[in-house]
Order: sequence, then C-alpha cells, then structure tokens
Amino acid sequence: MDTTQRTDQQRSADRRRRELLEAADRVVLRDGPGASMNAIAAEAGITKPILYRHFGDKGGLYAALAKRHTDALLEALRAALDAPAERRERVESTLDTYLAAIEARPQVYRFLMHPAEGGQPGDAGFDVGKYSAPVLRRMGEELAEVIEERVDLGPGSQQLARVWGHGIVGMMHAAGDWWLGERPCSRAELVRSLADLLWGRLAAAGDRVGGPGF
Amino acid sequence: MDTTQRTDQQRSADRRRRELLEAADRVVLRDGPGASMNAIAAEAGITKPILYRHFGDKGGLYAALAKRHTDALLEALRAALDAPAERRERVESTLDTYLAAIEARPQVYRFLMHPAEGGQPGDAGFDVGKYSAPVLRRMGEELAEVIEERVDLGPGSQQLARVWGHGIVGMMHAAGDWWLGERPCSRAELVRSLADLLWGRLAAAGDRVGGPGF
DNA sequence: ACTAAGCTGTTACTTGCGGTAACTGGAGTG
DNA sequence: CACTCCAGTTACCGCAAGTAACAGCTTAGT
Repeated sequence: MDTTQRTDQQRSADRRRRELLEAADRVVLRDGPGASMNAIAAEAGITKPILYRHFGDKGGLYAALAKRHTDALLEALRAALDAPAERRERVESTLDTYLAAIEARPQVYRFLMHPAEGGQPGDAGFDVGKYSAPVLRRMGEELAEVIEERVDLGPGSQQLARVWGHGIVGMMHAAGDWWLGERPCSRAELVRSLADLLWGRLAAAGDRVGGPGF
Repeated sequence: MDTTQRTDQQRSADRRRRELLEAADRVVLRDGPGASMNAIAAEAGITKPILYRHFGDKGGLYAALAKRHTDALLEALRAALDAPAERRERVESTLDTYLAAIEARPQVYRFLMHPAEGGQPGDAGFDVGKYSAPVLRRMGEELAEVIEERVDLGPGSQQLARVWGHGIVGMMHAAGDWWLGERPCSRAELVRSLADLLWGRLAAAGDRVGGPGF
C-alpha cells in the first residue's frame, strides 16, 4: 500500500464521485428535489448502497450537490463585487449577476432554495432547507466582509456591515424569488428599483395626501 | 336534513377541527416539524384517518397550522404599519414587531420558516417550504399595498411599491433569521441598523481608503 | 319501534422511501 | 494458489404517508 497506489485509488474515487454528482444533478433537475435515491442510483447506472458509501446519507449527497452550485454562484458574485467601478454600479452589477443566474437556471435555483415545489402534490418531500440556508448565510457573510472592507461606516462598523450584508442578501433573494414567479418587469427594471431602495429613495419620497406616509 | 341540523354539525366539526389544530400545534412545537401524523393523532387522543378526513393530507394540516400563525403575525404587523406616526417611526415599529414576534416564539418561527431543523439528523423531514413561502409573499404584498397607498413614488409607483414590499420583507426576514441564530446585538440595535440601511446610509457613507468602495 | 343514513372512530393494510446487512465477483499481491 | 480489497449486488428492516373496510352512535323518516 504505497503512496502512488493510494493516490490512484483516491483519484478513481474522486472521479467516480464527480460522475455520481453529475448523475444526481441530472435527476434532481429533471424530477425535482423529491428525487429518490433509487432514481439517482439508476441514472448513474448503479444501485443505492454505492451512493451511501460515497455520501453517507441523502443529506450528504444534497449538501455536496448544493455546494457545487453555491460555489459557482459565489464565484460569479465575487467577480461583480470586486470589479473596479463605483459603488452604485457595483451594487447594480451584483444584483444583476444574481438575478441573471437564477433566471438562467431556475431549476438549480429552485433546488437550492425551494426544494419541494417540484414534487407531486401529496409527496412528502425531502427538506433541503438545511442546505438552502447556508447559501444565503454565506452570501450574507461575504457581502458583509466586502462592505466592512470598503465602506466607511464609523464606529460599530463591523456589526453594522454584517446586518446589512444579511439584510441586503435577503432583500435580493426575496425580490428575486417573487420576480421569478411573476415576472412583473424586466430584470433591468428590477435591478434599478432595488438599487433605488438601497439608495434611500424610500426616505426621500414625499407623503401621499392624507396623513403621514409609511 | 334541515338548516339548523346542518349548522349544528358544521359547528361541531369546526370545533373538532380547532381542537385537532391545537393538538397538532403542541406536537409540532414539541417535536419539531418532523412530527408524524401518528404522533399528532395520538396527542389529540384519536387516530390517523380522522386527521385525514379533516385536512385531506399532511400538507393540508400544515397549511391550516401555518395559516393560524401567519394570520396572527400579519395582524400584529398591520397594527404597527397603520399606527399614526411618521414614516421612520412606523418602519422601526414594524421591524420591531416582527423581530419581537420571532424572538418570543422561535419554535413557531422555525416551524413556519425552517421546518426541518428540529428533526434528528438523518431524518428526512417533511418539506414545509411550501407553506413558509406564502407567509413572506403575503407580507410582501401587504407591505406593497401600504407603500403604494401612502408614499408618493411618482410614475410606475405600483410596480416599484411591489418590488420594495417584497424586498423589504426579505431584508427583514433574512436579517432576523441570522440575528435569531447568532444574537450578535440587541433587538433595538438591529432595528436601528436596518432602518438606517433603508434610509440610505449605504449611499451616504464615504469610501474607505484604497479605491472606490462597495 | 325499526330501518336507513350519516357521522366519528377504529384496526389493519399497502406503498414507497431512506438506510443497512450480508453476500458476490473480479483485480492486484505475497 | 490463497488473501485481501473494493465495487457492486440482492434482499431486507423500519417507518411514515395514506387508504380501505369495518364498528358503533346519533338522528330522521315511515
């Protein structure tokens, strides 16, 4: 059992793992997140216990699957966030990047965020909430870091940045989710509206006739 | 089968339904959202098929359960939203109402929003994502109405109000979720930070040294 | 008073999924 | 050849959702 031997085995196992993940991806994107382990195994051309050897349990598989997509999304967001441009432009570009991603692959988005909606009615789905929350948390933390790093917020800036990081991510997520479902306007309009909100247009707006406004 | 007869039966059925919902509530709050129909039936002192007669399927039961809590929360929010005060104060009071609610009854909150986290590891929970989303949607729509009604946003105000409604609700939700998990600061501080964000402090803040800030 | 609904409630079952134990066959190694 | 790994299989367990079929009680109709 020398080192090269072990490396070979690991390599092989890793390649297998990737194949399995790709098969799982296909099934989940086709059948929704209620996809059974049996179905995934069948798609991969093997049987259940192998999946369990590789991923431990269904949670492990889904976590691995979610991690792939999450990492890809975060990569794209980081690029928009770190681009050399002024603040408003970067905010808009980050929002647009996120929205473009969920628009381009709504299946992936639904898997990451709203796992159960793909299943048949009456199907007791597998709860992927455990894996969607981390996505938003990670985005929130990353955004917080960027804010803390580049915006001068005075005393208590670190905590403020974290609140804002999570808050802004949540705003983006909820608005995106609603938009994806109803498509009430173009992506560009949505981006602009959200950026306007962040830019204090709510505070600046006047009251409507009839008492103090919201 | 005259009318009074039918009314009596309906009354009885409604009362029974309420009792069942209360039992379900107890179980879900104690055992987490992975609670089985058997357990709920046992708590109510009856057996499964009766639950199915009343609620159709597990989704129906959970929907009814969620509706109760959702309605209660929305009621409280409406009160804060409609209070006679100026805008910033009402925004803060609404945020605080929401946060106070989730702080006071985290179990209910977790049931509505993150159903699976209460289960044992390895437990394939029942996905309540289908019922949490409507909560946020409803809050978003209500807020949108209030904004549209009372804030003067110029042309395209209706659409803008809806985007903002959902966006603000998402911000509140995400920040609240994070805060509830980590408790990094007091509720009042969180409210203040979020209101500041909404009041355009992000736009107003200066860049940190070293290039354009976020 | 006797029967026929129609209600609430039960037991006992099916189906389907996550997860596991135990066996099988082949590839490399002394 | 015997030994050990390891990918892979079949066959099973446990458990939860959901259902069929049956049992008793109350009430209406004649």
